[in-house]
Amino acid sequence: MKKRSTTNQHVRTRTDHATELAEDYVEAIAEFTEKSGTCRGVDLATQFGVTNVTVNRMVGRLVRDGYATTTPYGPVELTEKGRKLAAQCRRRHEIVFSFLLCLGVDSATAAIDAEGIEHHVSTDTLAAMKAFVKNSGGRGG
Amino acid sequence: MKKRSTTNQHVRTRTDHATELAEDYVEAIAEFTEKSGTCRGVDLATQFGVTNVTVNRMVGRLVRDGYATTTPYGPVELTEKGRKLAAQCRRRHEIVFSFLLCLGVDSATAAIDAEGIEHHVSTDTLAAMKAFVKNSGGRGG
DNA sequence: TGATGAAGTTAGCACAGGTTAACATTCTGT
DNA sequence: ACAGAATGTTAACCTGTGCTAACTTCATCA
Repeated sequence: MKKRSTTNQHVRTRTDHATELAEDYVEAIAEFTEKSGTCRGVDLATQFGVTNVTVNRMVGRLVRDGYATTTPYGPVELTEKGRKLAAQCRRRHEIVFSFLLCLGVDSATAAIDAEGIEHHVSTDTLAAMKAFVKNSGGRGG
Repeated sequence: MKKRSTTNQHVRTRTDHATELAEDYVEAIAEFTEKSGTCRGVDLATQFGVTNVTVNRMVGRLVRDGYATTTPYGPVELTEKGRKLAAQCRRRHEIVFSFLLCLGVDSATAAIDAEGIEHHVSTDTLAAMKAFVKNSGGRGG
């Protein structure tokens, strides 16, 4: 096995971390908006177990990066870019979760691990997982 | 499927991040020590693509947390605790990497994804991956 | 032995993500 | 309408992880 050039990967891992939370927030905003019509800061604070201050700043980052819009004291809404990301994250999450179930991991563990793993799965690996789920007869999907 | 309490998981994800880098460093220190007899700060800086300043602080954290020892201007050495963690991380990394290969992911992608995924794999999932590799005839190990 | 370059350290900065405390706004119910 | 609760905002702080600049120590070799 060829020794991989680890440097770039670690840089990648680092920058990945920067987007993980954004993905989680975008996903959560999409869910709340679907479920309740709107998404409030307090919803996100509860969801992530952080204070509303943290949510406030995170939402600010999402707005800055073009994933969401908001108004003072108003709800948070996803932009087109945000909705796309949310949909993509959800698909990916579903695949990873189903895949773990197919692999024989129990549901509770699969849920936890999927949360951590999903952000680090490349398109290729995701495709391989998807194929595996399909060949397993679609269990867990 | 029971709806999981997402809050705790996000807290877990957060604290996970704090230990990921420590794991990577400990692994790297173990490798350099094996390969070269000692591990110097500059080795780690090169490995991770960061400055020696960053390495210095990270090593300080490892020392603080009982994973390593060092002396001013001297090499970094792992404690028993550090060696254990390194061994565990390496085993886990090998399993995840082999697993991805078995899944049909190409070697380069598997290497990248394994780096990201390995820190988020529970004991259960790791066991499932191991079993899968075994059943696949041990390809990629 | 002492100059030079490599390696390590320290100080000070930035950004992300978390906190509490204090204040502002909005909503709700009497 | 207004009091009080719920929610949102701002200021100020901590830690982790990066950085540059400036300095110290070490190791090597003429």
